[in-house]
Amino acid sequence: MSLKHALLGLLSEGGATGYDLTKMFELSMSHYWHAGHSQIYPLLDQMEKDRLISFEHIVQKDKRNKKIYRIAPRGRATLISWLKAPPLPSRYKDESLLKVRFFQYLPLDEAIDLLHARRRGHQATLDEYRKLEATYFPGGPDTPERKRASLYAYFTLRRGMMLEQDSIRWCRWAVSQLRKKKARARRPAGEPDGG
Amino acid sequence: MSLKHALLGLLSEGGATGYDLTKMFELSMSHYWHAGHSQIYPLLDQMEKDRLISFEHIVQKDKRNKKIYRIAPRGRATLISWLKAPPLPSRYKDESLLKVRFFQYLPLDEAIDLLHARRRGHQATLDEYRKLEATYFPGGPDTPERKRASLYAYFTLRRGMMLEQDSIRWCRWAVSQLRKKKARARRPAGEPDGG
DNA sequence: TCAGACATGTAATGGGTTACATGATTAG
DNA sequence: CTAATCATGTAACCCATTACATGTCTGA
Repeated sequence: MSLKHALLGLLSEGGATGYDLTKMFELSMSHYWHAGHSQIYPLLDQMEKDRLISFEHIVQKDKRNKKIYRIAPRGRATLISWLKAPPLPSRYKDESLLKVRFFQYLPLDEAIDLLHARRRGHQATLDEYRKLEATYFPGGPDTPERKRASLYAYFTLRRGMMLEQDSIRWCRWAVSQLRKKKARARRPAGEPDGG
Repeated sequence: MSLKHALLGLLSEGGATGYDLTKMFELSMSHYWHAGHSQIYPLLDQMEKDRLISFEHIVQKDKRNKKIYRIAPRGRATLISWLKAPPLPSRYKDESLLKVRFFQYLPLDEAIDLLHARRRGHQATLDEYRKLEATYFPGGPDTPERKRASLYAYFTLRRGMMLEQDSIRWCRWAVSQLRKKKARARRPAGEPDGG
């Protein structure tokens, strides 16, 4: 149950509400983890009962009340032993690559269009990451900022950027392959490429 | 529910047993989809009731009986409309990258060791993929083989290979960053790099 | 004779998504 | 006045994992 460990890790960096934690997944962790608030609130509740974390109830008259969670000693120990544990077999799910596997059941032009759309999507995500980089890590990892914003958070952001760049490269390559196929289809059976 | 669509796609390519389908996920689709037999058998059963697929019961006296599933017209239509549908927001989960996010809670040398281990893991996976490529796609996509083994299956394999290569590159980069950090730690506060 | 591939199923549990439900403050 | 942000929760359902359960054939 890695969501538990993700929450422990985030709470190690400072107190946060369930709402804050939900935002963190959305804003900076979306390329390697996802969780919605309906999953987070009940789990925080349970983790508090298990004494992995504690909370402070902030009662406010003008605003809605909130709970600030903090990591407890047991939680720290749980986090460290998870970090050191051997990795589980990875079970990635990438629905959009799964679709590509079966593009043979679409007309060639439609397949090319979908790959272009993919490439644009990856480009947009990459642009988002570049904004995050410029905001939180100006000048790369070798700035005074690295003391506040974790070097490792920067590592995972860089991984996300590389992933998008690589996806873009792959889309271009795949499209070029399909164009060759299309050219072959226009010039049928045995006729050589060069004339 | 994309497992359903994955099964429809695989059955479009020819009849298969639940066992065959389970193997296909293991052998050639593990970097973008995963499913175990305990998920596949009940789903095939349900899909048959929904008339997306049909099956032929093969009764054997010497071996265990088996069911060969085939795609039905309704299944083909379902597959095509899924392929054309706009992609859902992707929800990747990468536990091992999640761990990296919190490596700040491990000693530096341990973090470096874990990144080395990761790199070796990716190298091993890449080697597996290269074997698959040599077996099923000798000479790349421009061989007569492409008529039998789908060009798109080759595309997804290439994506897997690029992914592993990129992961290896990232591991090396991350390790080099940590070595710099280590060097700085040995030579503390304000003292310049060169002398 | 023992491991591994072939072959199919179920049950219990755990994890995740969608929808329902509420309500204040702030900026446009 | 309206949308977005802050803020917390529950319920129903769906999807996925682990473990239980069985049995044959083939090759080392």
